[in-house]
Amino acid sequence: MADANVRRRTFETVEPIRETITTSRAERASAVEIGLNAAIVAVIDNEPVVLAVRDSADQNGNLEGLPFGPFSPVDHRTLEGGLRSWVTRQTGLELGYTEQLYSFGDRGRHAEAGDATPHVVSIGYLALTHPSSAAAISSSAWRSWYQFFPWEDWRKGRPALLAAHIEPRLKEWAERPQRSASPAHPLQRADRVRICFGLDGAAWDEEKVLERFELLYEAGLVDEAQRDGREAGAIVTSLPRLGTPLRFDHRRILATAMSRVRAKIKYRPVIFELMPPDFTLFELQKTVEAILGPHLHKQNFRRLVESAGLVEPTGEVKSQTGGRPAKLFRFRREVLLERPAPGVRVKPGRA
Amino acid sequence: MADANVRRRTFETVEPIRETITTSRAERASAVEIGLNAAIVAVIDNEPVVLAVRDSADQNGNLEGLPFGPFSPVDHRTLEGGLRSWVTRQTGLELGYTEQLYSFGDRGRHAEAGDATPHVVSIGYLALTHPSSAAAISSSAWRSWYQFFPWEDWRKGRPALLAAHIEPRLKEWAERPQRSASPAHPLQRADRVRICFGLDGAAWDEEKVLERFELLYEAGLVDEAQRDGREAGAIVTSLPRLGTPLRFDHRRILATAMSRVRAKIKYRPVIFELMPPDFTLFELQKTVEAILGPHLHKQNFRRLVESAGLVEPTGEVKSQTGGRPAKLFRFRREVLLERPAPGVRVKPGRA
DNA sequence: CTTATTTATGCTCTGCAAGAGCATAAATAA
DNA sequence: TTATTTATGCTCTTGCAGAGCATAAATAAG
Repeated sequence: MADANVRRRTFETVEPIRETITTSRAERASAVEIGLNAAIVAVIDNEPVVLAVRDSADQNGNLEGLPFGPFSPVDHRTLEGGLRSWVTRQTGLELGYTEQLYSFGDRGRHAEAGDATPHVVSIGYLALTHPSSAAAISSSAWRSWYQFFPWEDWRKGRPALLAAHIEPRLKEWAERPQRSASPAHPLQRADRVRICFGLDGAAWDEEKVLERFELLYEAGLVDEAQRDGREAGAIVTSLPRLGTPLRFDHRRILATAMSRVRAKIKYRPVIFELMPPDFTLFELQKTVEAILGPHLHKQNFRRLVESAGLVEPTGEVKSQTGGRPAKLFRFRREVLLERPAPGVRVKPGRA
Repeated sequence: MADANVRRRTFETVEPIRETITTSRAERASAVEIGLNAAIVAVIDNEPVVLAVRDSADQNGNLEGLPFGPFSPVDHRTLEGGLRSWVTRQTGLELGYTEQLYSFGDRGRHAEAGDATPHVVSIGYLALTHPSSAAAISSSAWRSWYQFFPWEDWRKGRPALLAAHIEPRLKEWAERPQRSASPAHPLQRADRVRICFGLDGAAWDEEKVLERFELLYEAGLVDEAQRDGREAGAIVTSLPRLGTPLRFDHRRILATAMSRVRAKIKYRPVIFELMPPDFTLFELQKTVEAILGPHLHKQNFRRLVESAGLVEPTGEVKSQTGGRPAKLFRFRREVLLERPAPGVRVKPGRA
């Protein structure tokens, strides 16, 4: 399991699948590979990070990607089991909290540059961890997730990138002639831009990470779009790239992971998966803020967390906080056995 | 597309997939079929229903199942597109609102009786529709979803089935000797039973449909468990079956769909996908209650829906309501363009 | 050693939204 | 007519979230 050397694999069909269904059309099942992909998230020094790996055999500009590998039903009894196995091999990490995100199968979105990989369905997973338990190996590295999505970084206010580059280009895209709204996207382009990016008085919803990325992809503003052979081109090429691209469809999977985490900490106590065993309430708050972005009201945050019974004092205190020593707390695991299994249901306050 | 005749299909590999990755272990990708499955939900006469199909070629006790078919990357550009294509062929229905639920890949859970189907990963989808737009064909039929999950039907109070059959058998199961908690299920059996089924003062959470079904499956209390060759057996066989089973893992997919719908109507306006264009507020409430179960406070429901701007009056009224005529409303589609895109965030009140 | 600064923590005030119920309007049924 | 049923408007209460004031107890500066 320690061998993380990812080399080339030969695809073998095992046996013809038992006949099940016939159709009158020429619809046939062809071989599909299932890719298992992990967005492994942690918070280090108040910075939300994700574990990225570099494929030593990769020739395509040496992009980084998420840990991943094909699902092998012979070796893996479950999808998640297969994922854990691949992650351990590639990063040395034993995953803790893990949940499935989504399965992506759009034709052409799993390509590498100039690649014609036939058919891969990517199943994305989110894993949360605390780096104390993480012994990442050399070919993997923690990267700030804002490196891939700079427009999501609102810790210092609205990113200038939005007004300077993204909004004008999206507006131009929205105004291009287009067919009527498709069933998958019932809204018009301009409305989608407004809602996703909080323009014209609409609020910025920090959970819409995936929707924003998909919009930028459709508009041809991220590198992956050009790699996949989508339109855009000319106008865009000379302008600065938006965020660091990842291999295959991994940036889309990471966007899904960010959306999920940002939504989930509000109604399930998953934030504690990112914390060490003991922590101060302010450290907890900083971790929440690292994930969500904006600043929270300190006193109200304390009240919320304590009154919900999410934590209990350890009895110890922590000095060196720069002021009065802070009480240390630990996660009250018993809340999982109690009624509504609450999260840290916070709303972002003003800065 | 009108041919819904589902016959037998020959599996063909199209071409060897380009080499991508090799591992040092004997881990190889073998052929995996991807099944696309649709839980198509509607509400007819205040009864929540799901579209079931009967496989004419099926010899296995002739169980019903959900509309489904294999993903064919040659024919289907996207997963959802493939799903729509299969559903239309099998049921004559053109899907409207559709969302992906989950991908299931556990070995052995896609079997039929005595079957050794190699490897199928099932991707479940939820679709919401209103039967006025539904021209279901003969091999398909709307079934109350409570037929498959009678313990979820709280419209007449707590189902007697729970105390009479389910709880004693689950308690027996929870007390059997077992290994320590697995990473996938960190809680002990007794705790999981208590939380999922609202025992010992815990509240019944109507969203935990999937968790409850999985618990019953693990405990060997649903037919699918025995079909898949799980333990249980002896004690159970003579007792009444719990709910009507479905083919393959379709009941699990339906459970996932119920969980998702019950959760989602609380924060997204998806309930209107189940309504005709015009409706009274009480009809809307009845539809919500059909999905969620318990009764809601009528006046507060009105206030909630109206003040959230979810509906607008059509100007018409509807008589024959059995009392004073009711104003007709329609869904205000504009809310999709507004700030928090609200659902019908209701909490179940007392009966 | 004293004072300023910083962080931790307790507490209050206010407004809104949800839960619950009363009361009236306007049909149908007897 | 009168009783019944459904529709709809309004009020009262409670709890919680947002916001801010005030004090405690450390560290940093002089």
